[in-house]
Amino acid sequence: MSKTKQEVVTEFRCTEILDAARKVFAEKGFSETTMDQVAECAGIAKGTLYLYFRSKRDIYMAALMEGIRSLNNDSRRKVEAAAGVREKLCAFIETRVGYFEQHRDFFLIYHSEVGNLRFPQASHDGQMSELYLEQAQMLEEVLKQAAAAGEIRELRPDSTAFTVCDMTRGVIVQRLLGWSRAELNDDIQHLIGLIWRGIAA
Amino acid sequence: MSKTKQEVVTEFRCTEILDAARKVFAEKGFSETTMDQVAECAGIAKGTLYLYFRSKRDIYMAALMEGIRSLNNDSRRKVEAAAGVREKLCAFIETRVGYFEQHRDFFLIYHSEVGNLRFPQASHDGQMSELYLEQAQMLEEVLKQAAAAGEIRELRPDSTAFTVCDMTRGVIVQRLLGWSRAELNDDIQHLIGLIWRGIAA
DNA sequence: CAGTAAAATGACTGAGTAGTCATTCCCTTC
DNA sequence: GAAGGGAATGACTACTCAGTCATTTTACTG
Repeated sequence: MSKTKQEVVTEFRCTEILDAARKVFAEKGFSETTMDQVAECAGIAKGTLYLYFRSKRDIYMAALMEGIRSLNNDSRRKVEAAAGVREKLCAFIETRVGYFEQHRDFFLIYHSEVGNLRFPQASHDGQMSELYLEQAQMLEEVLKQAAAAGEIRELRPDSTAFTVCDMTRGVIVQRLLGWSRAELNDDIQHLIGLIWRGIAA
Repeated sequence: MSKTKQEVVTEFRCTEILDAARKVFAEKGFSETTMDQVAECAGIAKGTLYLYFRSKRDIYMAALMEGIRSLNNDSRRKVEAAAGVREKLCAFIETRVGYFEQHRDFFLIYHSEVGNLRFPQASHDGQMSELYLEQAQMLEEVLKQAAAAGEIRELRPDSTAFTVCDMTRGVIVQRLLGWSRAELNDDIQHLIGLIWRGIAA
């Protein structure tokens, strides 16, 4: 009972810290962010951060990984729920673009980490790559089955899957940097149109 | 005469420094690289770096910008030289993928900086965004003219241009991270196939 | 409402490093 | 080959900041 309560408090503190962390890391990047800033943003003292997390990198990775897991779960659920291939593809893109739009702080961290995928040490022994690959592979499966069923043409599903992920991320970047003034839905539909013609049988 | 000689020496030193900088920055990223490492890699003392560049960031940006300018020039020349729309598109992609493959150190810096485009202060007042946009706009022009001539379907040329840039970059990432074992040319042709069907009339 | 334990605090420390500058080196010139 | 001057050096400084821990605050209990 009291254990449960303690767990709730701990979870609350962690969430609080990770939310603050996402905000400041998104704004300044990993290196330019200080623990004092994270603490201030979370409304707690610096020492308290170390009661819940081992190090600065730990907080950063936790904020990143939690976001990716949540995103991947959403994506998987929506893709599985969708009926046809085109619908699955739409679900994948719409879910991800939507999620990124809703969690811009997370997206900024995610995006900058994609730029650092080559540093396994910085990414917690490649956990980041793993989760990144996970999504691409889910999409790859969809493409493979679609190709087998003749719904799309024969192409390299692995490379195509990565490319679709890149394009999806690119749309958000365009929007966040103010390079697109279209409605979110127009951007999404434009992208899907491009991809579908690209892969259709 | 002696002036010219001095200029040659200075240029040589700068090149030497920027090459070393690209190597170490590509390996460790900006923050994790020390000036001592750059100096050691260039085979000179740390103090010497400051005879040719104002600061660490200066060296980094110089290494980055020089690469982008060179890449953009190559791209423009090849695109202008190409005859039809499809050829121009191919020229764009082939040139860039080729350049990145030839200059992997530069690519890694470039790629990680794309992940930081949102920090204008870190990117020399947005020079980076400027050069990034420059290329996308060149491609946009090609797409606009092609659409006007009916060679490709009507779509948003701005968004499409960005997307093509993203896909091109994505191919290199796949290769550098060992996610593609195909021949370079197969990767390029696969990508062009995808794009061309996506935009063809 | 005292007593106790757990949680929170923030001043402090030690490591790391960007940038400086007094000194040394080397090349040119006469 | 000596003098002069510009280029190179690297020990040093000044500063930042992640992480610690002695002290204080809060929360619970009987």
